[in-house]
Parts: sequence; C-alpha cells; structure tokens
Amino acid sequence: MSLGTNFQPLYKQVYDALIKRLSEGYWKPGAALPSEFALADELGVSQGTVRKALNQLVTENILLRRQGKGTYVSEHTHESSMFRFFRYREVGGEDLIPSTKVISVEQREANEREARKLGLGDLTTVMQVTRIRSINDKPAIFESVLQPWAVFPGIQNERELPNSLYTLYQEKYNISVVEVRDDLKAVSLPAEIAEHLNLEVNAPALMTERASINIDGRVVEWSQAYCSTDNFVYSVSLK
Amino acid sequence: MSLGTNFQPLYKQVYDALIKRLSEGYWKPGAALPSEFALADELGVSQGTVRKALNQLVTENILLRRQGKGTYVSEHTHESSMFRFFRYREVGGEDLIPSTKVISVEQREANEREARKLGLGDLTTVMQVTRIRSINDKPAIFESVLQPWAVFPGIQNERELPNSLYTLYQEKYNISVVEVRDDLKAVSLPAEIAEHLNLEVNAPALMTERASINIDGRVVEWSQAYCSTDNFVYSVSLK
DNA sequence: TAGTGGTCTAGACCACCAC
DNA sequence: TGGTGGTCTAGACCACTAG
Repeated sequence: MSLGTNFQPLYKQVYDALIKRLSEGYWKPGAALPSEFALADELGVSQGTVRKALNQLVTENILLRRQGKGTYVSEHTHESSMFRFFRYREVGGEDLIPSTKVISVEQREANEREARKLGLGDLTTVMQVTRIRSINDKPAIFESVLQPWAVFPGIQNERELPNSLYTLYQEKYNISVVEVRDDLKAVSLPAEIAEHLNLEVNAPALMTERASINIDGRVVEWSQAYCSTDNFVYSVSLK
Repeated sequence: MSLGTNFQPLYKQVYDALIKRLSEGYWKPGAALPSEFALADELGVSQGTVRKALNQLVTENILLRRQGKGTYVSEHTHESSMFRFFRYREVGGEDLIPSTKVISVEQREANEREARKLGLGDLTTVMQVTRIRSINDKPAIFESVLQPWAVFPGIQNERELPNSLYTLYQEKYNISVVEVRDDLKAVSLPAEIAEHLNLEVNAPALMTERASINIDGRVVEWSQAYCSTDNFVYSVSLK
C-alpha cells in the first residue's frame, strides 16, 4: 500500500492513514466511510486488516459502526459525547445538561504559562471566553476558556457560542477533541468568582485546569473552571 | 463449548469463562496461562476466538502478553499499576511513589451510608485503616480506608500493611481491583486532619471518595482521602 | 530448535438494514 | 434482495524467547 516505508504493522499504517484523513476533514462528522471492502481495495490490504484499524477507532470514540448500515464519523453533538468530558454531577441527582451563559469574550495575548500549556509558538493571541454554567438553573461552574487564534482562525468573528463549544470546533474549525487532561485543585474562591456563583468569598471550591487534545494530538484549548462542591462533585472512573 | 446456553458470541463466552476462573483464583497473579492453542482446544473454539478474548483482557490490564513467552495474570505490585490508580502528582515534580505511615487500625460497624457505598448486606463489620501518605517525605494525603469483613475474612489479624493495599488484597484475599470510581470535592480541612498534615485548620483541601471495584464487579473497598493542593494536584486524562 | 504470541489473509456464515 | 458490519474459522508466515 502507498503509505510510506515506515516499519509498522499494516493495521497501524491503515489506522494512521485514517486518522490523517479524519484530521484533514476528508470525512466530515456524521458522514459515512466507505465499506471495509472498499477501503481494503483502495489501500491494498485485506478486509480483516481494515477492520482491525476501524475497530480501534471505534474504541477511541472517533468512529461509530452500525451493523447493516455502515461506519460513521462520531459527532460531538450527541448527549453521550457531552457527558464523556463533562464530569460534574449533582449530588444524588440525575445527569442534567448544564445551561450556559456567556459573561465576556475578549481578545488578548496569552501569558507565558498559558502559551506553554497551549503549546503555542509565536502567535500567542487568544480569545478568552468566560461563562457560567448552571445545573438545574443553579449557577454551578465559573469557566474561562482560552482559544488560540493559531488553532481557530477567525474565531473572533463568532457571534453566538453554542452550549457545547466542541460542537462549534468540530463543525467550523475541523477540530475534534478526543481527549482531555484535567488537573484538579482545591482553592479559596476569589471574590469576583464567588459573586458570580452566589457564594461566599474564600469558600473552598474545586478548580479544574483542562487541556483539550485534538485528534491530531495538538492541545487546542485550555480552560480553568471553578466549582463549589456543596452541591456538585467531580466524578470519574479509572480503569 | 460447555459454557451454558446463553446466547452470546463465542469470544464473549470465552471472556466470561476466563474472568470467572481469574476471579476464583484458578490462575494466580503472575502465573502463566495456557497457550492460545491449548485454551482453544480445551474450550472447543478456534485459536482466533481465544485470542480476541485474551486481547480484551489485556486492554483491561487484567492480563499481560509477551511475544515469545506467554500470557500472564497482571500483578498489582508493579509500579506501573500503582500509578494507574494513584492520581496525585507533585506540581512540576516527578512521579514519586508515596511512602505510607499507618495512624490507626480499628474494627467497627459501617454506618448506613458506608454500607450502601460498599454494597453490604447484613455483615457490616469493617476494618478502618487510617494512614498518612508522604511524597518526598512531605505529609501529603490523609487517607481512611474501609475494608469489609465480608470481603476480607480474617483481615483483622493482619500484622503489617504494605504500602500498596491492593497487593495485599490480591495476594491474600484473591481480590483484584480493576476499576476505581472517584468523587472529588473541595472542603475546609477539619482540625484533626490539618494537624496530621501540618496544615492550617480550614485550609481548602481536596477530598476524594473512592469505591474500588473487584474483577467480579463487586465494590470491595471504600476510602476517603484529604489532600492539600498547595503542592499537589489530582491529575487525570479522559478519553 | 521448538514454542509462544503478533500479523495478515481468505472465506464462510450470520444479523441487520434499506429498498 | 443486496450491501453492510459481526462472528468464527483455518492457515501461513514472522518475531521473540528459551534451552
């Protein structure tokens, strides 16, 4: 197959070729891929080898397969994929989709730490979006998101931001977040944030720093979130 | 194969049969399993079907395969598997194995909430082990672990507790933790705990509640941990 | 050299879906 | 009915390990 001379198992070469196409937007979110046999013909390998690569992408939530129908590119609009990365839960409550209110959007230069976290080189201009997420109409999370111009060209012209930014990223900027890395700390709430959340200054709060990773491995977004855990917990399962 | 009349794919039946044997201690941690062909013969399926089940168990960190050698039952003594579940990291530091000092061991009855979290029925007697974990010789984490008698018969007679309790569970009680579920909150440090950690009372701290899941799906341990995040973060990756 | 797991292929058959 | 993915098999060949 014409996949270069790297010494890699065929299925890995197929996997890499598919990742490359997906990150270039060759197949759009929600679109169907060719069948296993069609891909096998095109890439010059057997159907079983293609299958192994496809199934790997399914376990990574990048593709979706349905018996009798076909193989599709996963979309970030589905509720299931929202809850994959949204880990805050109301204590003893249902899984509810948070509503979101934008507090401010501003353009600025990333500081050194931010630029490092975002893996930025020279172009350090970012958009900073500050939002309040409410669960059951209770303000719960104060969130501040950094979007580099280098990753989202023209994002300063966006007029309306959807509840799930990842949907916007996928639809308009060909960015598919496949992994997030969270660092959690406990902090005393700063006055400004306490006010937004109707909480007391210096109350203990959970602070999450998140790097979001694109399908091509780049960090494409970095965010900070504050959450009082009187009513919410950050809930995660490790296997 | 003689695996009952459940309508399940063969590889799933093989997987279940292997899980059953592993949870019964048929193969001990570190031991080698029979080869693919031997298992296939014994179970009356083809080698490829056995392989699919084995590879699933490898992705779940339950088995370990080495080309040219064989298939082995994973052990919890390895450093790698320690860090799988230990998520606290020193800010900007290396991954260091924490040292542990036992503060107290006592036998008591679980309260209603604890019994519910542990999925206990009538036998609600538990051992409560309280420990301080230090990283780089700095007291970092105050941890309180509940071990039900129902799960660990005779554990009240243990004289020495290893740094990693999971090692003890696996070697003496045939318990292999394959998953943990953490709920994180931010709290004000209670006086007793602040003292143990050389911190100020009411300083904000991260509090982790953890349920540990055995290979057979049961919750086998429930623990609470307090950690000041001046120097440490809870770090996790979601995919 | 023999035995193990790792890769790759080819083909049969089934279950599901759409027309 | 034809096309898709899902399962299962059989066999060839390679790479690594140990004696």
